[in-house]
Amino acid sequence: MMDYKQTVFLPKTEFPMRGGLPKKEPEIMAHWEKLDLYKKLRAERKDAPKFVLHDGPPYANGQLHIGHALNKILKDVINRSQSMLGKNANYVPGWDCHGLPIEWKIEEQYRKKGKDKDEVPIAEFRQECRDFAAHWLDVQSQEFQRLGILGDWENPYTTMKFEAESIIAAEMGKFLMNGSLYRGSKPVMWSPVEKTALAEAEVEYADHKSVTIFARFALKNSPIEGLEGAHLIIWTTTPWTMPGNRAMACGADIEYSALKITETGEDALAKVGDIICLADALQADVFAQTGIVSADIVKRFKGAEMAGAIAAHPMAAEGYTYEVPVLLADYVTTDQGTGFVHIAPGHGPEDFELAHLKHGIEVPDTVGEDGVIAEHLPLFGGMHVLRDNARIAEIMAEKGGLIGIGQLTHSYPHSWRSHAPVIYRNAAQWFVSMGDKDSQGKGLRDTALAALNVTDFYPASGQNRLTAMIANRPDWCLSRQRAWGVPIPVFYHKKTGEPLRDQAVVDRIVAAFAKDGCDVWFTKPASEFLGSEYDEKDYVQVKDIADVWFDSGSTHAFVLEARDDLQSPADLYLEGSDQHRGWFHSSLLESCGTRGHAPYKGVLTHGFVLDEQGRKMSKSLGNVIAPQKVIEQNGADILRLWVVSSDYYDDLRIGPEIIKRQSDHYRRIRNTLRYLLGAGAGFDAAQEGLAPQEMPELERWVLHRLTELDKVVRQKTESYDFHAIFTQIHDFCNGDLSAFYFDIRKDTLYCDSPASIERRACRTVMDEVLQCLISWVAPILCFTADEAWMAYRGDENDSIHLHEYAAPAKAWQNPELGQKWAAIRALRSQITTALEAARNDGLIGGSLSADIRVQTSAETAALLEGLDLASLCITSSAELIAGTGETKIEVRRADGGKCARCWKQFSEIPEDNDSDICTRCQTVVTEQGAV
RNA sequence: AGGCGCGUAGCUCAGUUGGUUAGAGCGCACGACUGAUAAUCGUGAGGUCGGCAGUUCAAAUCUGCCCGUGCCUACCA
Repeated sequence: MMDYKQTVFLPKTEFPMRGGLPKKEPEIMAHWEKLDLYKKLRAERKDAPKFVLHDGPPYANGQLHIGHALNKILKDVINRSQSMLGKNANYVPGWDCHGLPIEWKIEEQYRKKGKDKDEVPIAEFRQECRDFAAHWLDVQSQEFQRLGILGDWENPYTTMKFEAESIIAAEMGKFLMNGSLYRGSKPVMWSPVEKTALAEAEVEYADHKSVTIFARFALKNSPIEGLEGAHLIIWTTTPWTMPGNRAMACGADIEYSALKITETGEDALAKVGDIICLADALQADVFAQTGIVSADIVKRFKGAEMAGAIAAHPMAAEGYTYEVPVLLADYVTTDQGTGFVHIAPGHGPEDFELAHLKHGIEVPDTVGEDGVIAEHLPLFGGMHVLRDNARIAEIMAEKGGLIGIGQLTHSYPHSWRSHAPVIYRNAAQWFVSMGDKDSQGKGLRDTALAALNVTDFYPASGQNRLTAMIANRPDWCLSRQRAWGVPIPVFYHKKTGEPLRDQAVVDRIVAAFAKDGCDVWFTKPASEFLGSEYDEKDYVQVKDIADVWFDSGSTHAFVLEARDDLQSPADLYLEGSDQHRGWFHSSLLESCGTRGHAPYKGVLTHGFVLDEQGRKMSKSLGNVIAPQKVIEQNGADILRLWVVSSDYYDDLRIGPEIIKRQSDHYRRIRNTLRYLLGAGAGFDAAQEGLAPQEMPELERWVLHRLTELDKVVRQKTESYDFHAIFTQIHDFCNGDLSAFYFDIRKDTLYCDSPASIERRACRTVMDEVLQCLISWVAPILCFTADEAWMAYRGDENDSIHLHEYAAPAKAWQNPELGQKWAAIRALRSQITTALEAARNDGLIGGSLSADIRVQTSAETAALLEGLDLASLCITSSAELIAGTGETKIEVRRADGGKCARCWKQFSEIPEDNDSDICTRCQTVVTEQGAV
């Protein structure tokens, strides 16, 4: 008996079914390196229109997490897909290198070695920070590249390159020269332990036990009659702020009473006969805490009536002699306290705003950098704000200033590094004005808001979010009292306090930074920058460094504008949605303040990565998914697939099951590629290819589908909607190809003569499909696509990433055919259901053992004219009867025996015969044998 | 506590201006094939569309409240 398997044209390919990605991907990376893919692509697209996705710099201080992976993969998919559109999508990755976290790491190392940071020369300290950043930058670069991210890894940007530092300084110079950089002061979060101001992001909240006091302020001048001798009572958890008290606040609509104490407990500080004023809602509470047993109401009043009253500081007799006005504030509540809020303008943003900004009350300096109360202050001078609150309370009680002392455990800000409590402290700071008071009419805020109006947001809601933030934010405080960063390159006059605005000085500073880095600010004498026109004795050199958000906010200046291979504004900034407050925000302000427009045309935000249950990832929950591990076990392409199969505008989830699902999707696409590669083995378009008009209708339908998908892919690429692209490609592979077209054409492909029109048409179409498919998935499955491309073309000097999306001919479009075949498939689906029923009845096994008789409406029957229903349904035979009414399908066992080559049944072949073959196969076998 | 989002089958997602029994793919179950074979094909079971209350002839879709959840702020005397 002849083995006809040898005569069947089965798919043949080297492209393995299993990806083995963890091993394969590094090989493909090596191929790219050998090709010098990045540079080659740049050279080839030199004259193409640019597409600039500007990289928001990650912070160089640790290994990558899944959020980094999401971010960079999305950027890469966008860049590669724009490149597939023919653009020059040059991607320059960058890193944010300055800032507290790195600084702190170095300090930590010092502490371990028992060294004191303050004893290390600043230049040396900064060098260590620089080395630390360089190390992590390198680690992250390797990890990013392993994700398949294509970019200028040899020459990335960093905020700590000398050129960057000098341009950052130059940018600050612009704010200096245009008058919007000013010296002010404000209460800032201050860590007495680290002797530095902290950014709000550098603060975390934890429980803290505070000494609380109820302090009494003698009413000196009251708008309300009959309150002679009364005291207003405040409650505070920070007794150390009492020397800084300059006012108190009450709520306009809150009900208060003056109460004459009639009875007190044994240890009460209050005395019988005292008259105290409190909010009614808090009376019981205060009595309980201060040991007051009972009191008579002397007077009732509303907060509004008390406004304008003048009280005396509880320690007035000891030297705190200033007046304490009573102000109205809408933030006063009766949740706790007394209904009167003590206001220390130097020790709280709300206090500052109310007392200083709104009422012009001077802000005293009462606390030093180390948290020690100024020596010259009576009673409390030299005491520490964190350690001596109990003493402060005792002294005040002794002097008759209190009616109660207590304790409270509450949530309190702590330094995120030292975990020590922090305080608000007034400090001199440099600000960029949001321009509300700008004489030129249009301030920075207005410019920025206008710029947002002409920016595209993906998703659209980002516009609202950023707009609201810009509209409400206060002036930008640029100062950081730190060491690792770009110094604010400013001198101000010792006597007038006026900053020196001289472009020549700025230029000298910028030039010096460019040459030797901004360390020179700390190592060279001021005279070098001031030049001969100014005497350094007259000026103070600012030693603050700039907020790191200013560094990254200036990347458009030192990257986009500085590099010839990029341009500004960028087409797109893309980051996590937290960057509304961060990079999108600071970049916008920096650019609007210096150039009058945004540095981006579009802003795309993605969500955060959560676990499978939608919880945030945390070490304690044990639900952290490390990208390194996914790559190691599944491959980077799986991670890339995960990104595009998620709705990345919203939060994304990842976990074992989700990764499993992605692997399933991957296998489907990979197998489709493999089948196409195998089916098309040895295909030569010039010899074998056919023109569409010579093809069967089914082939022309597939070509039509390619034009439809092509349209979707291009449109969705423009709108960065890869989820839609992936879904459609997957469904195409799954539904149109594997379950339909491939299945039907197996017979043609395996058994028909290579010279037959049918087989040639099929192979021609499959070749087109393959080219489309590889190019469509290339931005997403960047490794697998190239692996397939290699298997297809076999050219070691090529890569799919050097090509554009395949371009199906416009002429292939045929919507009528699309509709017609949709109807045919609906009928086919009815038939497969009927076949399944017959199979379950044991009537048939494979569909080739069936013969079907389909009675259907004349309309439906007309659709099948000229088509072979049996081959469409993969049965051995079929009869179509044009009738009326509902479709009826009859399934019978096909007559005759099975052709030993094509496995179809024929009545001419005797049953139980396993060697005969059908006429078609006979012809083909003979023909092949003759060759 | 405030601002901006999200909540549709086990998983990832579609559901256009409110309009017939809410869709797809994966997974799952069952079956077929053994010439895509750690593949491939078929059939099927899964959803009170987060909850409640409204508007409407009609709501996954509009409104309000609530619950859960994410980011960003504020967590204060």
